[in-house]
Amino acid sequence: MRSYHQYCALAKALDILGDRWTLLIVRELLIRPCRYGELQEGLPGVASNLLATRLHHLEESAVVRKAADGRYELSAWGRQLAEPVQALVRWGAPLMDRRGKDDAFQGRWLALLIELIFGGVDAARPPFVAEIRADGQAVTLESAEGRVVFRPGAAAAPNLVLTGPADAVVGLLSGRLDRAGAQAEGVSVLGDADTLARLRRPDWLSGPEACREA
Amino acid sequence: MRSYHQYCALAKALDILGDRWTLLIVRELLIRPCRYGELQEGLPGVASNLLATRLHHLEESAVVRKAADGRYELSAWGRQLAEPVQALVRWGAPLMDRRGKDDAFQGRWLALLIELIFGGVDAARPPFVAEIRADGQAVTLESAEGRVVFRPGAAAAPNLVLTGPADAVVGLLSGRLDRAGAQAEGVSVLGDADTLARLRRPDWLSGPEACREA
DNA sequence: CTGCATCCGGGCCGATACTG
DNA sequence: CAGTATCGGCCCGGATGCAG
Repeated sequence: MRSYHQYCALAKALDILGDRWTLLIVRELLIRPCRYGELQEGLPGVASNLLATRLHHLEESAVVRKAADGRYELSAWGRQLAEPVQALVRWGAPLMDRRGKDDAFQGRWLALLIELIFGGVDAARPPFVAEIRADGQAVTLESAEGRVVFRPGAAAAPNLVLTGPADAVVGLLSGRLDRAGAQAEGVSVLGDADTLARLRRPDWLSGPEACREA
Repeated sequence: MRSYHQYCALAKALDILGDRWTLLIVRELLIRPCRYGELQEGLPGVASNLLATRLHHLEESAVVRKAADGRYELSAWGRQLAEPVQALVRWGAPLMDRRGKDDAFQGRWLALLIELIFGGVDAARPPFVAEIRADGQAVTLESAEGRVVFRPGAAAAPNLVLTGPADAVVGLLSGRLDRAGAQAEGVSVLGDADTLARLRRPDWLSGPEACREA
């Protein structure tokens, strides 16, 4: 990308990150180190040459490094992008209330949203295991010792299993939909859905408070 | 911009913000509401048609609104971009250690960096007024009641006046350079430079700790 | 099969001219 | 002052090729 040639930290950051696809590559690498092919899977629609070019730029910029096993991974500096990316996810979260009909979805993308809604440590959180099958892709959300962690794949002994279309499941996770509302949108709720709400961050707001207007 | 067509909050946010120049327009509007011409000043190099197109998109997306006086301003949702933008500024701050020879500079861009370095409330902060003349553009940094505020323009009765090239002044503000180092880079220091350091946030790190490598 | 490089059509970007 | 119009060029998107 052409540099903005501005002596401003935001412009400098965007000189590195502002190209199309670049921040989505970072998203994938924040979730886990990736092979080239895994990145292609995780970035539906990216052109092969663009992916290669972006990765080279990110390597030159010391954001991404190629590990010994051939995987791409973030450098220490690159991992610090977790904050700005999470902030963008928080800002964009209200946009998740409607899913475009052509929108692709991957279960692991829930990792960012779950970190946003259930992040932090809170000793008052009860232990809990939820299995989430959004668009048929299973991921697990496990609360233990006050902390909620995300894992890909199914759970062994879940207290709750949510199955349904991704947007309805996200609505239930975020609190935009209640149990009845989510079921009306095609979510099957098996087990203890009430405890899930108690796991949310106290400062997590959804609905109209997260004003998208005015 | 073409949508990424991904049901992911980051992708949705970038569908709105990902175009070239868009986040820099938001930067200007975070600093103050702007007329079209002021935006052009604040965004050296932007093509007029692009600026108009971006503003229209941002209005459609309910991020920007045109006020009664003809100025453009952020909506409530748009103002919430302060967090992701500040996070990007924090991430990009290490890149401010070197200034490209063609880099433009505007005094008001220091507002974001100053908010980063001196933000928050800390009752232990002494009252203080610093006038900063970076590249000949005067801005004022005033500490009062534990809070540091940024204002454009010169100060009436400053405790400290820093004059010099923008990169050296930024080096001194951020702590990357000490008084002697900054003077070696052409900064003239008039008054109490030591108190300035006591105004910084305790969690503000500069130098090698803000790792850009490894 | 994975991990890219090459090629080409189309759309976005950049610079400037122009208008109300 | 506040945009709109225009055009060349570069970046992006999609398909294909190819080497380890």
